[in-house]
Amino acid sequence: MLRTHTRGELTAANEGERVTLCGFVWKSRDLGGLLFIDLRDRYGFTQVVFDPVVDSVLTKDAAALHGEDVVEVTGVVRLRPGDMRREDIKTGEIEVRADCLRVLSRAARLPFLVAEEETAKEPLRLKYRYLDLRRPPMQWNLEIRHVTINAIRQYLNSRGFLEIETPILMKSTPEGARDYLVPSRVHKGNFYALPQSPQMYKQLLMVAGLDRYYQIARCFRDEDPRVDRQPEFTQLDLEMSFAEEDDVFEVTEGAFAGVFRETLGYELPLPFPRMTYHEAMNRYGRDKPDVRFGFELTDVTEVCGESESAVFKKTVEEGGRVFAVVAPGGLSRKEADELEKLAKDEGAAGLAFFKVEDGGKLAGALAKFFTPALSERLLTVTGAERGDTILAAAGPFPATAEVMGSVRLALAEMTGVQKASGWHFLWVTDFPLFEEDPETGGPVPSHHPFTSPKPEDIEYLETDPLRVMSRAYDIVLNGVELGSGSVRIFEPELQRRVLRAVGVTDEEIEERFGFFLEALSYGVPPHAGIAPGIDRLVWLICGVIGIRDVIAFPKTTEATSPLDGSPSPVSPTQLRELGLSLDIDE
RNA sequence: GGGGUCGUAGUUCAAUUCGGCUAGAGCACCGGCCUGUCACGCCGGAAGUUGCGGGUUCGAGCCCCGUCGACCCCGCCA
Repeated sequence: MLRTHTRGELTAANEGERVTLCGFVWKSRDLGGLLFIDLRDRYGFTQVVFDPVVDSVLTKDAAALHGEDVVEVTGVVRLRPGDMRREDIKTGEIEVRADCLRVLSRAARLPFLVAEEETAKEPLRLKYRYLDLRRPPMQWNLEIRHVTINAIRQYLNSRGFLEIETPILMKSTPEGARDYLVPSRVHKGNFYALPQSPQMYKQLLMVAGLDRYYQIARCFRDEDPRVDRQPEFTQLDLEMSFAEEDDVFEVTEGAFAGVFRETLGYELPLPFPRMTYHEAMNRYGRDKPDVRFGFELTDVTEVCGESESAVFKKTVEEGGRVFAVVAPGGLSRKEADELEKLAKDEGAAGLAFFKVEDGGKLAGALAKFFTPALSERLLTVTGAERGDTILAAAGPFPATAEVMGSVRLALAEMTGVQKASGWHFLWVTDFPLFEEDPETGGPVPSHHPFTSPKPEDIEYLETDPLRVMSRAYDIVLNGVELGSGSVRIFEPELQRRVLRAVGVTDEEIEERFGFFLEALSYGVPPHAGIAPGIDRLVWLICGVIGIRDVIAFPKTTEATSPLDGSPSPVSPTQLRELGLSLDIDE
């Protein structure tokens, strides 16, 4: 090694030692005589002093250094003069008096300043990611990521799990998200898909008797990226044989506890609380509720149904529901307009406002349809008080609850509610097996088609699929869905029935899932698993704006990489080898 | 695919309500001064096809149209 020590390592205890340091020039302060240079590496900073009285040529050379030059400095560690010590820096007590300087590599003029608090804008940061990653906060994020994954591995290894890799090139099964496809050269016209998750493989590992599997698995979904979503991302994929919900919960909680212990030194309270999907929707209008603050929804269907309002009466007669949320202290005109627009954009017919006046009297466009007794009941149910405004929307469930869930979040945002600090994990359980496809009206899996129905609901698979409940569960942290899992189907016939229920024909079942169904016919340990997203977990732990900040080389929201210019065209030769020709509109 | 915001010096940002004289400042860069700084300080300098293309106008960084890119949101994300 060129260096004897790293930055951040030297303290007063090293006084008098002759050391060699290597690193980047962070900042320099040229006082005309004395010259100070802060050297940076992954581990920290160290101040180096050049003194012209000791060596004027050396000091002159050092004065010509620029930020991000890579240098090797040799010198003697010494204590700083008494009043020059710094307590706020780890190495603030010492400095290295340089007697030798070697420039290993000069930095050209930088596209942006690395040693600057304010960051460059994201296009530049992504194009020059290797410079962006020199910034200590970014290195910190990646270190947290490493510690997180390491903690997960340590815990699962200790619990008898095997880490097993599964293929990146696999069969395309067009359920769920859009697949990334890879053309086959050997079998022209055929394609591999990149895994959206290793779902079937991990179940096959259970069939194989591997019993406890996990993988830090890269997954690919060809959908538009978001601040919390990347086309390729990393999941902790795990699966357990002879396991049920509680077993998966216990292992997941243990792994997360290890992560928070190692990264933040925080002891998570276990077990995590649980809430059913129905409770989450009714109280928060979300299947991933942020329970750090109130503004909970209330169900005012009954009260509103008894009012003379045609809108409410009709909704209730048609089996719809009415949900309310209270804005404490009322709303400004602007805020009310904003919330109404939000509700309409989210698909509500409208948003009703009831201002609570003196004596519990209601004001607002629909207030006249409420008798004093009914008004009284509305106040009791919602808990609203004088000066508050009650907001309500009517319509089908769960869509209306979701609208009011959005209103709740917006309301919390605009009133600047203090979200309680801390880490509020939550298991959400008892999901419906299917959701209604808004386009076809038919059922689609709400988790994935390998999720086991609740045994008591299996009889309704064909007759009333939307009432079938599943053994799926989500892990939620501070309102962010970290991952989903389920107890799986392990009987081939039940698997066929679920696939048929979501409209897969028998031929398609054989073609796409035949190998899998056959596997289920050779003796299968009942199994269950989960797949929490690593990027999102690290994102929340780091407290950064977006998921891109915890990924070394992320894609843009247009799914490109400014760094290497991908995706990019390929040569006609490459296409010919694959038997492909392009047919691009415009 | 749709909506929104943004694009000005290497970089981060300015540039009067409805368009008006030579497009400014911090950091970085170059030159000079400075021996205890740590956001060092002081003096001076260089640095611009205002993303690109078109239009309106006596005159456009600013208004209009198109286009490219980035970010945020909707759709999408089993």
